[in-house]
Amino acid sequence: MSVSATDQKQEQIIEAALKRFAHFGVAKTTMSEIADDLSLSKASLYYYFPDKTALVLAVGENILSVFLDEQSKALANAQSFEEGINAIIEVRICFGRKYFMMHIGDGQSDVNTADPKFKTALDHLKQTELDMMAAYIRQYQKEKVLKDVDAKETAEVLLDVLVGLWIAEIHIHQKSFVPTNELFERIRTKTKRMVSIFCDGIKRN
Amino acid sequence: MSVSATDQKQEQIIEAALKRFAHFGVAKTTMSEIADDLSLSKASLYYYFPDKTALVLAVGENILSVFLDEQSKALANAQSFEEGINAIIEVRICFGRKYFMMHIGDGQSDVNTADPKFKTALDHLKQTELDMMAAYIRQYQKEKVLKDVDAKETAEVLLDVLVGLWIAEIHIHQKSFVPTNELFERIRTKTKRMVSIFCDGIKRN
DNA sequence: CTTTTGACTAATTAATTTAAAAAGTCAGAA
DNA sequence: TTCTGACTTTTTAAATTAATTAGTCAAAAG
Repeated sequence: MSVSATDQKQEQIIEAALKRFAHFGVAKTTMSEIADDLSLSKASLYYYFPDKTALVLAVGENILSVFLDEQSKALANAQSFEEGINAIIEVRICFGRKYFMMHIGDGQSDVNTADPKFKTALDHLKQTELDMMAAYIRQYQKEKVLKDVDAKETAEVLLDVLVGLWIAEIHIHQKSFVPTNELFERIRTKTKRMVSIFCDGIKRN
Repeated sequence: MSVSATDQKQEQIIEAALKRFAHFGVAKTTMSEIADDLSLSKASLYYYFPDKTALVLAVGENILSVFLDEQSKALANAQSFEEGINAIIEVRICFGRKYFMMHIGDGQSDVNTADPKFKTALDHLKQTELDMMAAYIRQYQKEKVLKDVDAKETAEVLLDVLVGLWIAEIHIHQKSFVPTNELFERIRTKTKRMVSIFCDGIKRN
């Protein structure tokens, strides 16, 4: 089936919105600005998306889909268990750099991030990551590289710790709104150290 | 040297302030309330403490000192490496429950938490915890229980992860201002799972 | 019939002012 | 030396107003 003109236009809008969101954040981006970027009237935007929340959601789902894809590829191309985990970390840091601003302004945002649709999208992300990681662990268990620990539970712990180091670093060392290079470097260093020990913990002797 | 009357009074004030701070948080506690609790005038409080920040700092240092002490004891009484780590986790959760509210209201607090004195106190806490943990690791390295990994670096990673799991859980699952029981249970579960793998990672085969 | 728009209203957010509360001071009493 | 009531100053909260932005719609354009 061919892509309809409407779908194409929607994609253009998402692309334009993404640029603004990534740079200024959702709250600091108005629908008029996005429309202007496309030499369109604001009313036209509302022809393609019922409201701002829907647009933000579409942009978010777009990002998450690529995010999952790249993580999946990172694991698939790895030559060893630990290499795969480290590759995933690089993907995550790369996305963190690119889309950090999107998350900023949660507190006084104009778009309702408490909307169940956002929760659903994030739940789906988390679940998919979990399945992906659990499958990856099982793969290396079959090859007798890893101990026969519970794959799902282990994947859960690993992802929890990955998120934990990330959020803690932001929470503690983040003063300004724009993230510094050192922030991401610290996250990378701490995460890799942790992963090294973690992998030793589940590898067969 | 004996304890002066002034020191004694200061201790009473700290004790009364602690009760309010732990329950309502620093921002929601007024100097007048603390004074009233002690059947004292507000002006008298200011005789013993130059300003609210000084009082908060004194209370904080009090808590941190006990916190460090209990963690130290937990390690000292442990019968095995992992038991010590798990005991420390219990101490941390216990303190988290007790003093969670103190930290609430960072954003619109009336007391200047950016004051370098607070930073110093927290830096000292972190450094002492680090030294304590590194020494604990070295102890079990001598007994050939643990691998000869870099003790300081390993201690750093472990503490980072402990903090990370804690902050992430609060950041993600905390809606209301008063923390729920389940919050702490989740932190405990996740942390213990992680610790189990982590210990396996640094234990000798 | 699909897409676009300018001109509109409704809802949010930001800025300004005003009122209340809490921090902090001080002369003098106990 | 320790304590207090009455005071001033500073901060925070509430209320008001102004400005911006989200969202609508009838009608035009293709």
